[in-house]
Amino acid sequence: MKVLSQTSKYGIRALLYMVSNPSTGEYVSIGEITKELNLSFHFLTKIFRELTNKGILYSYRGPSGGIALAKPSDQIMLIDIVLALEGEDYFDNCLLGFPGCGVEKPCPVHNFWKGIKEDIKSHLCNTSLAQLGEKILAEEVRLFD
Amino acid sequence: MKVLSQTSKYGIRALLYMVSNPSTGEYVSIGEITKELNLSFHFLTKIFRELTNKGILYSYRGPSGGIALAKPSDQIMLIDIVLALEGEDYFDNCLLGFPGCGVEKPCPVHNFWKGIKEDIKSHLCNTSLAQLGEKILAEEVRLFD
DNA sequence: CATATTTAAGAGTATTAATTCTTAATTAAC
DNA sequence: GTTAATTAAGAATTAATACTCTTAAATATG
Ligand code: SF4
Ligand code: SF4
Repeated sequence: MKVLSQTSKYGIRALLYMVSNPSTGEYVSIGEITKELNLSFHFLTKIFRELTNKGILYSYRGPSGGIALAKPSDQIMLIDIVLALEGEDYFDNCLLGFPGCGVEKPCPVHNFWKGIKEDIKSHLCNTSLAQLGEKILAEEVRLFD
Repeated sequence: MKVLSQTSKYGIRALLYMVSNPSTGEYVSIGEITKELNLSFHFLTKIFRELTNKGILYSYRGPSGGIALAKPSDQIMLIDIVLALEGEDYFDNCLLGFPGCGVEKPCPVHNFWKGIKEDIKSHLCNTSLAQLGEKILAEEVRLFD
């Protein structure tokens, strides 16, 4: 069951690393993150470029540069990251892939699927990076393997 | 959000066509189904071969041959089809793709994700082809576009 | 200014999923 | 037995995703 692409998974994990490691400087380098989380530097750079273009991150080039959250972590919701990386049409999908749906009668699994999607959406809308970062700092949950 | 592969989507739609079209003969030909649902004949043939190998369908070659449900439609649950086509490890996934999970502390989104997976699983376990077929026959829902 | 550090941009490659194609085997009917 | 209808098996192709690599641009520091 693939709900998130690798791109989103890596993006979220990297952001969670950032909020759970209150660093000294303003910017944290992508190299540090990929080293700590054992991700591909070039891949994460590409992912973060997208988040920078979408206004979720700031970036700064040069020594002691890196990336930083564009907003306080309690104002960045998981949904922002997912929609930025998966596309705004992320929830416009059909469980059974019926063509041209939503117009006439629903398909046999619509009610079920609609409910599940709403559950996922509302959770992503109501969960901030700050909330998850706190859980990591409190060591209730883990971020590494 | 890709929860089911095209394989599963086509497989389920084709089986729903079968249960909602009580045909005269014992076997229904794959060609008829793909013509009605506008699917690729060769692709559906491959999908049904898998379901035949897994014991969900019977097949019979030659004129007036085709495929048939191996069990009454009220005994075939959606979960049977999904696990047959997506693999038995379909639910062994992690929303954030953490490596080697489930051993120590959970990741920050585990509780949420676990709940969603259970909702999906229980619904797939409790929904039979017969139930959905009835809804189609009652014209409450649609099967075509 | 020279150098080192860091992100930006996008081309290139590899892997996986999806689809199509080819050939063979089975069976019914004439 | 010949033909037509049908599934079986799997190779071959295409498309999408995931990942890597190369080059350029920006910036700090000495
Ligand atoms: S009715 Fe709902 S679940 Fe079914 S195909 Fe349409 S949008 Fe998807
Ligand atoms: S804790 Fe749960 S959701 Fe998170 S990575 Fe592990 S299995 Fe997946």
